[in-house]
Order: sequence, then structure tokens, then C-alpha cells
Amino acid sequence: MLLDRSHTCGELRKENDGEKVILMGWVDRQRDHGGIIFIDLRDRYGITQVVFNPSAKNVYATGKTLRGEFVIAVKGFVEKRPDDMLNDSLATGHIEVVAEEVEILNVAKTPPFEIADNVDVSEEIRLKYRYLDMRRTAMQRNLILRHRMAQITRQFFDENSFIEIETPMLMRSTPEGARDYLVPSRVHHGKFYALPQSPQTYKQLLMVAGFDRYFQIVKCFRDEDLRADRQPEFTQIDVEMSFVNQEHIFRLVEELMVRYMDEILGIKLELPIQRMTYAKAMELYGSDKPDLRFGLAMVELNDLVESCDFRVFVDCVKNGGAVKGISVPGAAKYSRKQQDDLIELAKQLGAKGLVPVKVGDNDWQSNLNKFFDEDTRKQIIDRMQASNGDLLLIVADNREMTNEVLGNLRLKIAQDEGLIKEDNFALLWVTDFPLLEFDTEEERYVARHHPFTSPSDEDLHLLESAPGDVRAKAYDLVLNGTEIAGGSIRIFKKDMQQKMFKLLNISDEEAYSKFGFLMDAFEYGAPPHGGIAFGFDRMAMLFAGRKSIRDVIAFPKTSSAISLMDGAPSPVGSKQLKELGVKLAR
RNA sequence: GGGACCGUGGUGUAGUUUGGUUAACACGUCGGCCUGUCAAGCCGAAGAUCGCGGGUUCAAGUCCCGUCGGUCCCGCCA
Repeated sequence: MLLDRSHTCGELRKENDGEKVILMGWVDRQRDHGGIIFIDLRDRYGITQVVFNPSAKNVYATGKTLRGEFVIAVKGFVEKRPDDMLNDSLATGHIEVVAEEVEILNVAKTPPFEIADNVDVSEEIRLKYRYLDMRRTAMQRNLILRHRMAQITRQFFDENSFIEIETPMLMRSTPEGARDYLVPSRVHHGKFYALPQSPQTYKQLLMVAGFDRYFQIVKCFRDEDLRADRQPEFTQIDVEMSFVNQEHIFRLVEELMVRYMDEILGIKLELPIQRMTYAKAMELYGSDKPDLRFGLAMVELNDLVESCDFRVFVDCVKNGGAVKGISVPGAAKYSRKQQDDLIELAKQLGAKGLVPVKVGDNDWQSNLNKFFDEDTRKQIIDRMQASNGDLLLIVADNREMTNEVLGNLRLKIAQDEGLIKEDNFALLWVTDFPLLEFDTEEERYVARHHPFTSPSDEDLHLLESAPGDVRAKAYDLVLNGTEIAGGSIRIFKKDMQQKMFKLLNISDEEAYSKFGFLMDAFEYGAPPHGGIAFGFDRMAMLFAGRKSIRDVIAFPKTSSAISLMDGAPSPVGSKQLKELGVKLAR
């Protein structure tokens, strides 16, 4: 077999004119003119045109038989193309390779879809034949971008004295957080390992061990339902540092973001990255991960409407609710149906209603018009920075609902109105998250981040009296409305950790049996520490300009957690089950 | 667990609202012609019983029920 490849299909230039070369790759296209035949030869580096002349009888005969996706080796010489036959859309478009010898390394069936970027194929088919899908340049570009991000990451953390340490994939199941993937133990019937939701406890133990700067690019597993940005197995950049506060972590992460932006996108990122408290994010954008590529912030109107004649608003304020609105520039042109659709959406989201107000020169086109005098209308318009031709959307409900509904409407409208500049990258730190969240189903507080997160010093006095109001030393990094990283300063003292478990209504007994190893470790000189974890797939998705992390994962699962290519998950034989001591419930 | 949309030659779609004989188009595939194309061109051909099962009807791609699969969303995701 002809296997001494001299060049890739992306590197020959006119300077190589006359050189003898051997190329290998896949037949991308064949253009048979009856006499002369052109073959576009493709590998991951590019495409090179190969010419078969009828005068070279044996080679020509083989050239005739070539079909799409055949794998071939071509020996020949590089020839500059005539001036009027250059192809500037190809990096190698100024040369071609004249075939002198060709070997078919392997034939190929006609693929189920064309290996071309401009051909639309359903994701179902793409996933079934993922190995063909990944031959397409769009997928190759995505995976190469992901690779470069991984290299930048390793280099960056290495330069900053971080050590990459692997942690177990088979660990003990933990009670808090996402559902675990379980692995039955063959050696210990009735016992199970869990796949890590994250290496959280291990990295804290590495801090106790004195590896004061740790990172890892690591797979994590969560047995929860999927989304465009959620897969059951995904990759994190896991980071932990000792002797640091939040500011140290921000500084480090910001430098990393500068590096990504520069080397991946060619964008100079200005530091520092903008910050916003969780409370403010909720008040202004109704989201803990606001997309700041556009405005449409919410404006509160309670004081302006509390004494008007519109009962709904008055009662809302009286009952401690919030009357808020967003102003959509130029949207007074919306039809009745468009407005009704927005109202319907607001109701689906749980709001009791939504009042649209078309802003005219001197009046409002709205049911509200009659309830407000001219002066109040003007105050409302001023506060909302609205002008003639805008559409105000006003919601009155309890504060959480108002925020949530308007936050969702804001996103929908921005999409519909094309307010989102796709090539913008808006980074934001969201800080001061609540420590706890009341779970109405379990009727107890649960950790919003995780149970190892340290409460804020200034809220410590509220731990017993008003646990729901305690803020945490927790932070998220948000890019274009997607959470790309989250972390916290951790608890590193045993008594505080015990107090935390108590707040979460986890008994001493349970806490000790599940996390005793961590609390034991805290008694042997645990340094103060904190960290962060990046959603690597999500970052790659955003940098690649994709809408789903499946586009930056080589072999992703469908939204029902199935692998269409290999058919996982699958039933297993009774022998395997017996070995594991597992019986299936009927 | 729930909601929305989707499933028609190899691929992507039209046809489904208003049931009616031969299911249309593009790309791809195959064959023929063609010595400079590069999404080659021209001519021709093959290829789908409409995801699957059941029902209504004289008649179902089209209506109804169920089911499987895909996508997005809610719940869930510390």
C-alpha cells in the first residue's frame, strides 16, 4: 500500500510547483469531463484538486472508477494552475496535483447524506452516522476549537502554578444535588458507586492535602433531563485554590477569559468584567443569568401607580407585590394579535395578566389610559425612558412572578425583534447568591449552590433567625445569558459545616455517614479555600456560535438520553446481572 | 411527569386545513454525452405505499386513538 504521505490536502501552494507528492484522503467530489477528470481530495486540513489526464492510461482508468468517500492515495506532481483557472475559495486553489499513480485504499458505500456544509440534514440522521457528520468541516471546526480551548486552559493553569490531578470516576453516592448515575458493585452485592456530579469533595480534600492550586478538565455526570445546553455527561474545568477570597478567583478567571477571547475569537476583553448582585439581576432582568447584549431592563412603577384608579395595580402594591414594566422600542406597531400572544405567553408563565401600552404623542393606546392622568402618564414614560412609538409591557403580581414573567418576555421580545447582536460577547459576574432555597416539596431548605458553600460574613447572624435571607460567597460567570461557570468560597471548619448540615435538616448521623471523611479532614488543618467550575461544553458552544452543546461534543446523546449511533443504553444479559447481584423489577 | 412542534424515495422539503385514480420538487445515486471544471454542464433512468399499530370510511399520506423516535420548553439540573 502507498502509505508514505508527503503532504496534507491543505498545504500545497504555488511554491511547491514541480514537487513530487503523495496525498491521501477522501474523494470529496468527482468532475468527469469525458476526457479530463478532476477529483477534490479531502482530509481534515483541506481540499486539493487532483487531475487525471486520459494520456496516463492506467491512472486514468482508476480515476474513472472513483466515487464519493472512497479513500485513496495519489502520487503525482504539483503543477501551477493556468492564470485563468485559479480557485481563490480554496487555500490550495492555485495549484493542482497531476496524478501519476493512484491506489484505492478503501471503497465506500454512498453515504446517507452528502458530506457538505451547505446540505441540510436532520440531527437524528447526523447522530446516527456521527462519524460521517464529523467529516463535515463545520463539525471539524467545532471540535478543533474545543481542542484549542483545552490546550489554552492547560497552558494557562500550568503557567499559574496549578496542578492537574485526576479524581475518581467511581465514588460514593451523595444525598444532595442532582440524581446520581449508579454503578453496581460486583464485589459488594447491594452496594453502588456513583459517577461524580462534580469532583467537589475531592478537590476540597486536595486543598487539605496542600495542593493549593488544582485544576482538572473532567467529565461529570448528572442523571437529569436534557436540554440544548445540558447533557447527562459533560465536561467541566474544575478549579480550586487555597488561601484566597472571591477577588483572587475573579482575577484569575478574568485573565483566563482574556486569553480565550484573544486566542479563540480575536477579541480584546476589557477588564474588569462587569458585576451585578443576584438581587439586582433579578430586579432588573428577572434572571440570575441575564443576557446583557441588549437592554429592556425592568422598571418598577409601584410608587407611581399605588394611588391610581386601576384596582389591579393598587391591590397589587397594597399586597406587597410589584408592578413593573419593560419598554420595547418601536413596538407600538404590534398588531392586536401580537399583543394577545404576549398576554397569552405571560399567562402561560404564571402571571395573572399583562397590560400592553402603546405610547403615542400625547396619550396611550391602552385600556389603562383612562386610569391615569396626564401627569402620571408622563412620569411613567420618563421613568421607563419610553417615547412615542414604543410599547410598554406591564405586569402586576407578587414580586417573584413579576420578575420571572417580565424576564422571560424580555428574552422572547429580544429574539423576535432581533435586538441580540450575535457577534457580541457580554460577560457578567453575578454575585451574592442566596445561600439557601426553600424546597416546598421536601419542606426544608436546600443549598442553592452546594452544602459546602460559605455564608457571607455579614449575614452570619441571620443563619438561625432568617436562613432564607442569608447570602453566600457564591458567584456565577454569565456569558450572553448562559451560565458558563459557578463557584464559591467554601466552608473549611468543621463546626460551620455541621451547622450547615443542620440548616439543611440533615441529621448528624446522616451527615457523618455521607460526609464524615470531609469533616474529619477539616480537623487536620484545612486551609481556607474556594474555587469555580466552568461548563466547558457551553463555553465551546458559545465561542463556536452554536445553539446546542451537541455541536461541540463528538458523540452526544439525544434529548431522551439515547445514543443513536451505538444504541446506549441497552439491556444486558442475565449473566451480567447475576454477577452484579442485580434483579430487575418487573 | 407535563406542554408545543415535527416524522413522506438515500437527504431536505411540498402535499395533510377541504379524504378521491399515476405522491411533486431539489440535491444525491446510476447510465449516456462531454478535455479545464471546482456546488461542472447537458440528456436519460431507478428510487418513497407516507415512523409503527389500530380505528372511522366505499376510499386515509390526509380524520381519530395509541405507540415509537427527534427538537424546543416547564418541572428537574446542589
